Amino acid sequence: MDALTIHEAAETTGWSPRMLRYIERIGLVDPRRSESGYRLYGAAELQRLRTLRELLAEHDVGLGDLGFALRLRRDPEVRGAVEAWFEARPERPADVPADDWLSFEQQRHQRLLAGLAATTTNVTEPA
Amino acid sequence: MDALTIHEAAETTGWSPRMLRYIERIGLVDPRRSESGYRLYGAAELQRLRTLRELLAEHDVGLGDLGFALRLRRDPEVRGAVEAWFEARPERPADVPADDWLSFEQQRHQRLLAGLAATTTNVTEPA
DNA sequence: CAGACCTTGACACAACTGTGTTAAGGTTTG
DNA sequence: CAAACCTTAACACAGTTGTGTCAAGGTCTG
Repeated sequence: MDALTIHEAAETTGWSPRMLRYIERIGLVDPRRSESGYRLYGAAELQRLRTLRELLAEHDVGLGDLGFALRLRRDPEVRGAVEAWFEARPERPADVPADDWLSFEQQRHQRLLAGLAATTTNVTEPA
Repeated sequence: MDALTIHEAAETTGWSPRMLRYIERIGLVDPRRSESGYRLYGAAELQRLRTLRELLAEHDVGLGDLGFALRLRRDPEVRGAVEAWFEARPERPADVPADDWLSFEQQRHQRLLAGLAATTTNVTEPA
């Protein structure tokens, strides 16, 4: 046997067996299995489990956070969507002078009712 | 006034005023303020608020998740640590034959007690 | 100058997270 | 073959998240 069982791994890493299973469900560390289904933790997994502890402790991140980070790097769809959302900078269409945006109160009210449909329009950032 | 107040912004984006403040605290969308401290939502913010809704709905991510993603791209320290953790691939030291790792039960027990200190050691992945 | 907005702060509450414990059953081994 | 492991599933429970609502007080506008 060149690997540790879940209780042994728990002992060396400081996690509880329960948490090792939880961490596995999140997808952060999943050990290989023996023929009969026992989890087998090799040195690589033990290492990751220990550094995982440090990571969480030092930078106040949660397992869920890491789980999401994992999703970000595995699922290009989600990654792309998130990336795109963050990247979205105000594009100036230039066909409309910035100062004109919502210059009339009445127009403003109308637009409110209309749900401000023209989402591509934009404004200057007056400090 | 070239921007919407919080209630107006709420109406056009579908978020509640309460949630707009919450989203702001998370750091995802923070509108500029008027002299007297009123939140002022410009078109850029409204846009982000709407796409934020889509993002959450379509890909089952939470505000907290996005908050963490934000932290990842703002705080290079955290980003580095997380990146490093994910990147950590099993390095084979090669000065020790893979099959030798924990070959003796007694050694194994000793190593358990010692906390398996040699974290850089590694193992082959026997499928 | 009163009514309708805005501000922050706090109480509340369901749903989810992180974690332990226990139950029912399979595996490994002295 | 019984003790000591392992497995999954479930109940439990405190803490966090997401969300509403209310309170005390400032601001804007007809």
